Amino acid sequence: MRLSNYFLPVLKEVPKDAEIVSHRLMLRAGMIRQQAAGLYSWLPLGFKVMQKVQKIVEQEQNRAGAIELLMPTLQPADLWRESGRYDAYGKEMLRITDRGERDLLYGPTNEEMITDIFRSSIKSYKDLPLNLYHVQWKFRDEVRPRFGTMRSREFLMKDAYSFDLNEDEAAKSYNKMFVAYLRTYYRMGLTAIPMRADTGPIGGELSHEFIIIADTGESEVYCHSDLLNKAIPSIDIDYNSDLSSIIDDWTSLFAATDDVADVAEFENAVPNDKRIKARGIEVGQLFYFGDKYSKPMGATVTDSNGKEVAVHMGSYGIGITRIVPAIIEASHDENGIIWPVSVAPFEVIILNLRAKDEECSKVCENLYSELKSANIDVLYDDTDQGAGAKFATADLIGIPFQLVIGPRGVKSGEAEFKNRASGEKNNIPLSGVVQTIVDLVIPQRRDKI
RNA sequence: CGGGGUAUAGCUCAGCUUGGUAGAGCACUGGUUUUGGGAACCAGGGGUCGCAUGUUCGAAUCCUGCUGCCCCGACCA
Repeated sequence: MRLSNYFLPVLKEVPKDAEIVSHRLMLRAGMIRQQAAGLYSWLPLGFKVMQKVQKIVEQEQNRAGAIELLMPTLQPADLWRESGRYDAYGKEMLRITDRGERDLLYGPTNEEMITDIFRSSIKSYKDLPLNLYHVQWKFRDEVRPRFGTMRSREFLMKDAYSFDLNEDEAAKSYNKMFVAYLRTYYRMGLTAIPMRADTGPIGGELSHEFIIIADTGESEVYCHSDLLNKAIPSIDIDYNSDLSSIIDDWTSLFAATDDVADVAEFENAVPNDKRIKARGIEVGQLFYFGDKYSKPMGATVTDSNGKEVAVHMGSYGIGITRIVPAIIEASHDENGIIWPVSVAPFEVIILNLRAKDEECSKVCENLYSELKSANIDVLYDDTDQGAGAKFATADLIGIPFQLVIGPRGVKSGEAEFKNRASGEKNNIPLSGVVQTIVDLVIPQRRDKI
């Protein structure tokens, strides 16, 4: 993409409403624009990141055996009356009446609807297990939306729903999602720790929240520091094998959010030098809730004995639009965002310091087309801004690798290469640029590990 | 939902106390000179001062009501 043909409205000044760093940087980098309290447009740069995040989530869900579908944003109230949640959910749920005076709602979550889909088609235990998911916009009319897209009213969420014959089988489904989540966050460059959590209005018996440690987190968490460095299951993990040893390994160390954490137990279980008490951002949550929805809504199958039983369900959410600011909270410096390659809006940026100079432009054009041919996602700053402005913008929008082309380098046949994360700069011969980039970028995509 | 704040150009803000032709910086347009860490100069364009009502010869400024947005708290699969 040529910057001169792109839409990247960066801001030099900090918008006054933005309190936390990710919100400020998303506004300044031209990723989002607020339309009303808790409602945001995603501008091209932000949208591109969001789509990369979504794609990783989908790949890992598919790998774990979940099947993607798409449910509507609007739902009939009657479904929610069946589960009893139409009245229970409160004012957070946006209720709508259509022209026929029918009661609708903008879905805050989809347990009822997926249960309806399930019960209309699945009648036999032979069709289990089943895990269906979608990525769809949700609306929760938060009393106080804040922190940009971290807590917005409208947000994009991946929600998966598992159906099993009994509790043991349901635990296997739960474990698959547990492993898939570990891999999902890892691929995005995030260190997310699974913690015991409260089940809240979704209800149920078993739940884990995946938490990123960050000062701006909204909840207090307690955990064992060894969890920060644990190995992540690799791409060739067999989801049909017994995953319980992996889950046991992760859950044997203390990790809990403050609404369920027993501080005395924490201090008893974790040695002093391993204790982490910190703020955390919730980037996903797993629930097992048994027959909470299947029973009232009649989602049953016939088991091998010919007996009709309510299925055991779980649900598994990842807030796509929350992950984007969460990554920024975890990865930035005073100059701007530092994107992990796997979710970066572009992998490389070429800075043409003299767009009006024929030699400079020729070198840049060549690199640009070679990098595109090598399947590298490249942004070419071909604008005629000053060098300082270009450096500042490149740092702000956080492209992992910068190639600086100016008269100096053109004369000596070199490009200046800068690693955004480390700040390290070195000159490399123009002939070796593409290979250097390819060798760096491909592994950091984390799509083969 | 309780408490506090705020609303003037695309952004950050001044002007309001004490009513009298709507301002600055950045951004934008044209031009000249520049060019390796947010260039300089010259000339321009851009505003129902959140909305409504009242007071007044005259309201961005004073009164009243409403709305939006932000912060703190409670809430938050």
